[in-house]
Amino acid sequence: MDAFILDNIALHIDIDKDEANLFLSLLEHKSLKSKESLLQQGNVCRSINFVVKGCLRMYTSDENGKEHIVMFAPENWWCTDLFSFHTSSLSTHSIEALENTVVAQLTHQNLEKLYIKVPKFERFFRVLFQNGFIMYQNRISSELALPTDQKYKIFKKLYPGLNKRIAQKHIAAYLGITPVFLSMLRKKYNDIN
Amino acid sequence: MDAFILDNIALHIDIDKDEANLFLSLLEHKSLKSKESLLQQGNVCRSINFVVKGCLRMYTSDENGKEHIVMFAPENWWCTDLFSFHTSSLSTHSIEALENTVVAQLTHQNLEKLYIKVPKFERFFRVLFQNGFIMYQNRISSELALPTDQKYKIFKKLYPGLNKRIAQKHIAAYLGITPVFLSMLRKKYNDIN
DNA sequence: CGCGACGTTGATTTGCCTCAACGATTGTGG
DNA sequence: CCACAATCGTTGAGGCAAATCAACGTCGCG
Repeated sequence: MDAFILDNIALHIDIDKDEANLFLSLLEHKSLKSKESLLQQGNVCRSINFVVKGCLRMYTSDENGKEHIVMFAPENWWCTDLFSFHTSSLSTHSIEALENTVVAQLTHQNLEKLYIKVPKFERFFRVLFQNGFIMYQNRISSELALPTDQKYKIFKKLYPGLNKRIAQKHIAAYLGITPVFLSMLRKKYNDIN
Repeated sequence: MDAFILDNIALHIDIDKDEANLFLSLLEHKSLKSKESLLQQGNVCRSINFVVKGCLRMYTSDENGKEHIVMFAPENWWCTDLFSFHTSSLSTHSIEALENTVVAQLTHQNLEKLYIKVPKFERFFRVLFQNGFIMYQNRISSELALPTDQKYKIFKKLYPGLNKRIAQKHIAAYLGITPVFLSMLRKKYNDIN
């Protein structure tokens, strides 16, 4: 289980055995059943979450109670409401499991400890946030410039296979359309995958 | 002029005089006239840009030639196509001055030098990208969940005063609506600011 | 096996777009 | 510094993409 997250770290920095053990000691593992909540809109987000197994969705509910998905986090993804996490303000997002899911969690306190004891992790999270920044920059770009069917294609490329794992209504909530309209699109383009 | 960017650095890390001088020596300054281009879609983005004075817009053109603005960068903002910058791939964004503008530029090479010589800058850019990540996360969230008039309000809060400095058509291109429709909105809500 | 959630399909509505014409503002050269 | 051109903003008419509403078929879980 720990191997997954150490591999993820190794993508961006090299750490030795002691550093790895320190890092692992700062993690807390948590198992969630499908549909179980990890964070509720209006609470403070207390952890950065790494998905070991399963899949999360992060979403906001609008004034009509409709849900809009900001990101999915299948295996090897990180997921948090970073603003709430960093400022201890009330979260505008909820995070929930779409399948039975196992996450490794890093609290704010433990992250600060980590930065101090192993400054290399500044670099790791610099690269992580940088990649997240790039992902969102591209998402906004395509959100504004592309028609819905192309956004759907990008979704499938960004989250390979997720298409078949999760409910259509969640894909619709990610794309910013209704399940009804996604159904029509899929029919129109004879989409099977 | 250097004071602006040093103040910006000081928001997140403390550096001494030598480090400041090293940092400044790695910067290149550039002046742009209004409407002049800093990056063209299809070229490689070679620098991270800090706006000392004036205002930039970063945008993509879609297949019909319509422009969609991903972000504005008035004074004290940083602006780059981070994906192109980091991977030396062709940029999907253009960057252009909306006013006569002065930027301080950091090339990829110089940034890497900086990380090596003053590792504290890992932290600075970690926090910078973190804030950018948060900004985009919130933008996507409101893009999906909020009606247009509320997105307009958020724009005004995020970029105080920019409303009066730039053309309406650029605000429309940021909000993802047509100038015609923004005009109707402003009338409907008796919007002056 | 039965119930509830999900997906599909069709009819109707709506938010925003396009097109076009007209006023306002900006900026540039004489 | 004014005049005129070019760009920008406004307003109205008509159109389209996607939403809503509703009814029905289907799937998965207890």
